[in-house]
Amino acid sequence: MNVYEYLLSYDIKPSVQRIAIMDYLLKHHTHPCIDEIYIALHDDIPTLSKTTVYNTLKLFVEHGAAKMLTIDERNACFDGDTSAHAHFQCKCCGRIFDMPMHINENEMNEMTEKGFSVEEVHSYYKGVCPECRKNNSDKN
Amino acid sequence: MNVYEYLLSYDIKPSVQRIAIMDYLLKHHTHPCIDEIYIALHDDIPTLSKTTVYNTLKLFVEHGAAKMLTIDERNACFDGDTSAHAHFQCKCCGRIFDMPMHINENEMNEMTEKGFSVEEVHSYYKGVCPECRKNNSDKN
DNA sequence: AAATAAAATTGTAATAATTACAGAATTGAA
DNA sequence: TTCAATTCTGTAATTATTACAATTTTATTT
Repeated sequence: MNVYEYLLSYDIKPSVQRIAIMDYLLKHHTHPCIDEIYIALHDDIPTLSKTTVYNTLKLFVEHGAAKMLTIDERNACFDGDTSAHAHFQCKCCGRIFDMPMHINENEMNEMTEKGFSVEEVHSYYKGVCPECRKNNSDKN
Repeated sequence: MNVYEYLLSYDIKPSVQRIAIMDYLLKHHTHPCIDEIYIALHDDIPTLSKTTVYNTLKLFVEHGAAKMLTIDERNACFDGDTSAHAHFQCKCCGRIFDMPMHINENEMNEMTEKGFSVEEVHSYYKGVCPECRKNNSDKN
C-alpha cells in the first residue's frame, strides 16, 4: 500500500503536503519534531509552511495516523508507528529510541475496577544510550 | 520531619519561598503547574515572582526533591511525591491522578542487555476519570 | 471547459510558556 | 558592622504554538 492509500485508510484526504509529511514519518523512525519535518521537506516543497506542518500533524493525530510524544520537554515529537510500544530518550544526545512494551493486565484491571476508562497507555524511559555510553567512557 | 529539614536532606538551602513551594507540593497532590503554585502562594507571599517559582522547581528537580511531568501538552506539572508511581490524566477535566506502578523487570533487563542505562521510568495513562464518566452519562 | 463552491495551504500576527539577565534584597561569614 | 555570596524579583527576550485572513488548489456543477 502506498502513502496515498495509507492516508485514505485513515479517512484523510491526500494532498502533496500530507503525503510528503506522512511519507517522512513512515520512513524516518527518528520521532521528529515539527522543525525537523519542516526543514527536511523544505527542499522538495519550497512553498511548504510551518503552519501546514502543525495543522497536518494535528490532523494525523486526530485520525489516529500518528502519535504525539511529550517526552522531550522542549517540543512535541511525532511517531508514525501507531502500534503499542515504549520509548527511550537519551539524556545525552536527545535521540528517542523504540522499545518493546508489555502491557500489564493487572494494572489495567486495577484502574478499570476503580472506574477509570483507559484509552491510551504511555511508557517511556530516560537514561543514556549505548553510543553515548561508549563515547563518554572513551573520554576518560 | 518539617519542610525545612526536608529541603536540607536534599541539599537545598531553605528560604521562605523554597519552603512555601515545597510545602505546597507535599500537601497538594494535584500535580500543579507553575501557575497553580504561583497563584496559590501569592496570597501568603505577595512579593513572590513567577521566575522564582520556575527557578525553584528546576532546583528541586535537579536535587531529586520533585519530579517534572510532561503529560499535559500545555505546560509542565510537578510532583512532590518522588516514589515510583504512574499517572492517569483525565481527557475531560484534565486532572492527573496517581496510579500504582509495577516495574517490569523483563523490560528492564532487555534494555540493559542492549546497552541502555535506564535512569528514569515514566508511565502514564489517558482516558476518562470516574467522576467525568458519571457526569457524562447523567447528561444523556 | 468555464464557473462556482469547498477545502487546503500559506504567511503574518498574536498568544503563551519559558528563559535570560541585571538590579535589589537577603543571608551568612569575617 | 561590613563585605561577599546567594537568592529573589521584574522586565525583556526567546521559543513553541495557535489564530486568522488571504491565496491557492481541488472538486463539483453547469
